[in-house]
Amino acid sequence: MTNAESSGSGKAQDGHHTRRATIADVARLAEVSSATVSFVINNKHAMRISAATRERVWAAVRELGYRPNALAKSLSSGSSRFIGVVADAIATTPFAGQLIQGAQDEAWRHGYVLLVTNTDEEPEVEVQALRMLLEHQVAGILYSTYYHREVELPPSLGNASVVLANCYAEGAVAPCVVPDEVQGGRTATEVLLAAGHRRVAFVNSVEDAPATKGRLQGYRIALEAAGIPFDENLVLTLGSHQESGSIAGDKLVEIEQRPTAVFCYNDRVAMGLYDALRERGLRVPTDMAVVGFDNQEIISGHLRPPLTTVALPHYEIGVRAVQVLLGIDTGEPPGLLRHVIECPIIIRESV
Amino acid sequence: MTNAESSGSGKAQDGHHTRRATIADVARLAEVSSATVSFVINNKHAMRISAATRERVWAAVRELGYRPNALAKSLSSGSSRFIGVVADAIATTPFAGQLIQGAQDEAWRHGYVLLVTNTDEEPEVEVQALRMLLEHQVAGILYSTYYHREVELPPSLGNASVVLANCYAEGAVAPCVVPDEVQGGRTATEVLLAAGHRRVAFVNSVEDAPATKGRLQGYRIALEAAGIPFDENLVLTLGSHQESGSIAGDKLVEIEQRPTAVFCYNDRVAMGLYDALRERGLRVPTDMAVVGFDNQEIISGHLRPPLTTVALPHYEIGVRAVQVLLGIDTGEPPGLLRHVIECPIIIRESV
DNA sequence: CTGAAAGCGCTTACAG
DNA sequence: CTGAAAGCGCTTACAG
Repeated sequence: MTNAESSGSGKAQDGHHTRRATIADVARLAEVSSATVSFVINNKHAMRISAATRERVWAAVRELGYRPNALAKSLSSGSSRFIGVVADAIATTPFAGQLIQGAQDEAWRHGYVLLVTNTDEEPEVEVQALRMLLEHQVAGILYSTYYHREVELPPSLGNASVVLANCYAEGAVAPCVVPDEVQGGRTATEVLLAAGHRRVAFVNSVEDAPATKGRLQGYRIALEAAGIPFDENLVLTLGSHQESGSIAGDKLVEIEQRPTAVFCYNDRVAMGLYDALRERGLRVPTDMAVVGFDNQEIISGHLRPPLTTVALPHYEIGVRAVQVLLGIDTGEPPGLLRHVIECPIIIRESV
Repeated sequence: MTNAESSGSGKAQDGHHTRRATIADVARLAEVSSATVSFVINNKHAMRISAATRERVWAAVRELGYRPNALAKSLSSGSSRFIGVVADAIATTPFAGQLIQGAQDEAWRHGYVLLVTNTDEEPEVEVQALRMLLEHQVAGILYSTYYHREVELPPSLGNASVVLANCYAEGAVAPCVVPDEVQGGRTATEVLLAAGHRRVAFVNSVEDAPATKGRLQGYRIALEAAGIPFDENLVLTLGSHQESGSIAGDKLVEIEQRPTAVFCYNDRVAMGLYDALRERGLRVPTDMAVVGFDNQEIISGHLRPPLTTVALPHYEIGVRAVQVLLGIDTGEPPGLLRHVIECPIIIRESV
């Protein structure tokens, strides 16, 4: 601690340093032992405390404004109520936030709280984050990424129990929770097919990622199920940004027997595609139906017309990851290492 | 040696590493007292420990893979190393993530870690979050919002020391750290002025928020400094979404002596404005120069042409809020209640 | 230079 | 039904 810190907090706290009430204070006021207090506030049924005593304890708790010290509780019970989360990029998209929110909601249901760390994909920062998490006796760690990808588990994880959220590791040493890219791709394509389209293009990304492979696979499965032959000319493999969407628009329009619908790798590509189509006077969805992926609200909800898209289930991944970590029964086979979460379709007006 | 220690070591010597090494294990192996271990690993200069002893201790630490238990440390030292952050919306924008990242970076520099909670703007959830934070003995709380606004401090904060991040409270009971909306508005306007524009419109938002008032004030200050009379016809007061941007575009074009530049309340408005301009065949920046606000990367970085915009300093707000909380000397007057952070301009290609 | 001991605020067998 | 006491893993006066 630096001098600045101690003097700073000293300035804020000096003077009326009212000590917080402890369990001993409550016990004294209620005229019982601290053990009894512990039993009633923790609702231990095993110990049968008389209603009168119980009430005296609660009255004392209220009067003193007593709050249990969670740290002391962890120390003595030997079980901490912390779940550590390490995120690679908390500040670039709302995705990490969604995952964290899901994790928090589920953690709270079971009396756990989240210790959040952001590593910015820097190995040294990650090492520091892990050390800190471990020193705080976390019950387990959620190792998460902001886009679905493969990771290598850092050795400094030690033998902590960990679940991978939105990512996976080769050796499959730890359970992982990932989005169902295949189903997502299939659903996106099916929505287009259901609207009567037969020439459905897919603007894929060049990246080597589960998303590119999975969504393409889903696209093919949907076509096959509809009895439509796969036409490789209808699959464009470009980048994953707005710019690629524009390029895709340019190319799509040139294809003979122009497709009437496009499934875009993500919303940003769809955004660029909208631009290209508009420049040619083509309208969505009448001239070209479009489906996106990611449900980046700021894009998909506000394009004109609003974009029908497949959502990434970050919130649900956070929820499930905590369930897996805590060993909550979710009806799945126990010990399952790969948990796949459905990507729901968000219907708007582009189909 | 206490009973606990001997029974503990017995378990450890059984060969199953079920139990993590404690300071007592290190002491035993290094053949010193646990007090000595504590002194060397915490680098207490007051206690002059011989170099030889020091080395023996470190060797034992390495051999056992000892990690201090941060919870026990907090309990016995009486000072926790937690900073609680309560965020109202962690999952809708990347803003909360940016603030958290700044807070984390600064907190880590001083040995503190973040306990993050998301309240989703639900009062009951907030009460629960605060209770949990307090029970974990946080050193202080960062109360944050994802957009700059006034808040009411929840009573359940008790007498915890709190700093408001990206928000402020009426009574000014707690210090706050907020973006400099006035300077932001001024800077945005100055960029347009510097490019030679004299008819500069401002598309403001109807919301009753510090942003609407501050940016308008900054706009007026910039005009005045440039000797340009304020023309109320050039100020449009609309919504704050894409749709409003389109409407603004429609209106701007009708104004006689059409403005040649627009300062938009935010990037989403600018995005809608781009659409409206494009539909009329007008080009940015040749026919109309545009400046946004917020620097929502996904929009501003990818519009065509990329948008020059004013960034909200969420990261810096997080950093400063922690500094204020910990009483770190930042060169500002001590006890300052309102910390204003500059909003930097991000130059791209729309001016 | 270093150790013995008390204490932080809880929980939990163990008695009675 | 309830209390006395040991223990969780540290820190920190206090001695020597």
